Amino acid sequence: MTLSYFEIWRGIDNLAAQKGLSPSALAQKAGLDPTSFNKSKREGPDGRKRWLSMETLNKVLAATNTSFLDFMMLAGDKITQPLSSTGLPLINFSDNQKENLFNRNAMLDEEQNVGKIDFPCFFKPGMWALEMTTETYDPVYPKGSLLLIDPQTEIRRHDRIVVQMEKGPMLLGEFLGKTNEILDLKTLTTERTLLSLKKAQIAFVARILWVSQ
Amino acid sequence: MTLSYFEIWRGIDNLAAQKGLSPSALAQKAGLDPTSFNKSKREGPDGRKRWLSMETLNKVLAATNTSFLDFMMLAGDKITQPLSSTGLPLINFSDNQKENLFNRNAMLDEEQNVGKIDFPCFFKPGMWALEMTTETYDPVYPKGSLLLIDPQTEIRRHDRIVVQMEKGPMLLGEFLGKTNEILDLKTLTTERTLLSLKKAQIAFVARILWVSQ
DNA sequence: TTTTGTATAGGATTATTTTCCTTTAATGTC
DNA sequence: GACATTAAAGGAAAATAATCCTATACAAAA
Repeated sequence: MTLSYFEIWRGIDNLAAQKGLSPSALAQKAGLDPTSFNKSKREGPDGRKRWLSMETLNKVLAATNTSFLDFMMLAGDKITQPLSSTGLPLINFSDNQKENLFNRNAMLDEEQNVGKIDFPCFFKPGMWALEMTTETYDPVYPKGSLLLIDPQTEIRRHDRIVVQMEKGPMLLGEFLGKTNEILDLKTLTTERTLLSLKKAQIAFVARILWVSQ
Repeated sequence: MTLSYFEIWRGIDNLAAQKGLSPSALAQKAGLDPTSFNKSKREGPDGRKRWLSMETLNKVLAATNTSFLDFMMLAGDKITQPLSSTGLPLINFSDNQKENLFNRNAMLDEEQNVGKIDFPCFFKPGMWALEMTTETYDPVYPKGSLLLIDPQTEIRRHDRIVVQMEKGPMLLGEFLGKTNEILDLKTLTTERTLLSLKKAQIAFVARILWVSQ
């Protein structure tokens, strides 16, 4: 992902909005002239686009305690972006040739022509982490592991979800389905208990995306 | 992390080196004047530092198929950086008050004063992904899930690891310990089989860091 | 050693961005 | 509605970045 002209200005506008400022006030906060970010100054009379210098952007980010990465998130129209153009090598567990792909140190030989996936990275609004502090969900979610929870991802059958009851426990399990009033869940405890939960008693449901080991 | 003057120029130099180019050749590749990135032009005669415009940097990154994030990695003096100054909210599973922290949509209320962790993001040399294509390791590593493997992380007791045999299968399990000749592993199949593997028959061992759900 | 091409220093010029300034528009308070 | 303040449009001037050009240095090939 590069930062295009449009994205830069979107980032500026979104950053100002996030801080509850106008573009004019944001510029001032950064020690710049208040007219710096006027929409009227983003293109010249000849249509030539005005970019920003890295120095100017640096001043803005420093004044608002915003990292470059935060800025990129604000600038992008998609939150989840690949981290690297080169991606992450992907190995198939059932590939009978896979032992030939590695050297002695479990490092993939660079010349190997394997598939790639985008680096998984987690820049989603509202995302939070859940630290397991019980052995109830060993070995699937061992004590001490971190679960990354996304409240906004759509939930489909067989997805793993966290369910917070209005009164009572938080449950972790596999989503089996739902009706108007009931949510069916197979817990990920050792017992794999099947539960039918009344939606009226559920505070929220969210998708589990990743688990640390 | 903001991008300081020094980091920008370090990023340019490191990017050129990565692509096997001189700064001069990199500028040319980006359609800029070959003298653009001369060290002699990074400061004026009065000592005034010369920054780059976002437009120029954009041209360089586009010409070398480099993402902004890649550039930031090259610009920084550390490979692993926190990804956001604000971090990821961390919730404790056993916290009896946790249901009060969320709104109806499983989103954390912003005013809540909860702990934070660095965004877990994975930009480590040598890292690769393993896609599960068998049900042998359900429900811990369900079919279709991705395992993120780091060949360089130190392995301690109870860490989850992938073991590739010289001849034979890849095994996934919990590291129990080792002697000079033997590695003890508790597999993460349903049976939780205990294995004592001869090191001489092991091609490699690597740490499992994260699992998708 | 000579030749050729690239890399780099450095000055002058041009183009672009930022600042300064003025005016108009929008918003909030009394 | 009147007034004050901020926001935004827009022009001119100043500052900065990029380009053009020349010369020197360096590296590789013949």
